[in-house]
Amino acid sequence: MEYHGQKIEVDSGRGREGGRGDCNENNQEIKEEDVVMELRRGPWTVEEDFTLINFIAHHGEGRWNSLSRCAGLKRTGKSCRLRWLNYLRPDVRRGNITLEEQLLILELHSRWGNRWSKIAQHLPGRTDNEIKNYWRTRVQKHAKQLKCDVNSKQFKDTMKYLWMPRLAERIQATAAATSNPTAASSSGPTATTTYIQNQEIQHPLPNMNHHVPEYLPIQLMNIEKTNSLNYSATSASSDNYSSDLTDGCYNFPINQSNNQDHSQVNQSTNQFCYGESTINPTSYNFHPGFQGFQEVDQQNNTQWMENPWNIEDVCFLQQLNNDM
DNA sequence: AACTATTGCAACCGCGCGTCA
DNA sequence: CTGACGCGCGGTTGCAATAGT
Repeated sequence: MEYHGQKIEVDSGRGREGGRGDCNENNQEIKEEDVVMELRRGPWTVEEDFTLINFIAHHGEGRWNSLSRCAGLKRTGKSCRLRWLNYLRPDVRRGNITLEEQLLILELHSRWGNRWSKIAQHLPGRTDNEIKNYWRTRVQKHAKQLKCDVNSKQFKDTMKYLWMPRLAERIQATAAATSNPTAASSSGPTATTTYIQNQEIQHPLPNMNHHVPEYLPIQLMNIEKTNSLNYSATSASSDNYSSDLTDGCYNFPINQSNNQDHSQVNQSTNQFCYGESTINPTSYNFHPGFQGFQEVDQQNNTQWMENPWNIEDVCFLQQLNNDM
């Protein structure tokens, strides 16, 4: 039997060939055999995993149906492909979605919607399935909690103007705390208490010195100006958010109507890339003097990751609803 | 401790597209 | 050109683990 032009041995002795590619038997026989073969379904066993890994290690990926048969796996090609791509592939990343990844997922989803595989291309080691699950279990859950349609403008605005800046802030703060641990305890009052444990109710208004929708109340915006935390505003008009992805600085937020695909996967560096720039929290253009959130400890950090929504979100949504 | 509800994720399903004979 | 096949994608389901009562 041949696979990818290589002679291989199939210990099952049932390696089938036919149809396209490496198979030689006629299609009718394949269908009959599929019925007789009793294809396995459900969870994969360790033996099956080992067989698949071993086979791909020796022969590489290829036509999955052929691969499945040649490897002696009683699985559909689809099942093998899914198992390999989502679980067995050596570069698959396990574990929690990081803050950076969360931010990237939100950003890319706001741009592309449920194009999970496309989004996954920008998160090295993450699979479309994992991202999809993250979105459905975390983001949609919170939308449901807020009694808000995940596709509604209110929810999207909340993500863009509240959650994503928060994530960027958290990433910045974490980076700052890592590079200068003593600063966290010595700094004065923070610009906002958004992420300081148990302080949300005292400061229920979101930070929005960055782009703000025109329909937000003036009162809210005036209060916002008292905050020292700044995001770069690239335009006075909230209708024309620029999306210049080629200047090395990703301006936030992206105009929803801009559906052009500026993304690229930097295969050589394996970095998150967007246009010609690598996405990182600093591309949200924080004010250099930003000192907020330095009081956040690791414990609170974790809590926020688990439940990024708080009373602010409700206030924010209500504000949007009232104004629309 | 026992039961129920909820959550998270692996796996499956169906559809659409590309390729090939 | 056309039909069969393989593949990839997004949506959905099933179930084990965990939380809540």
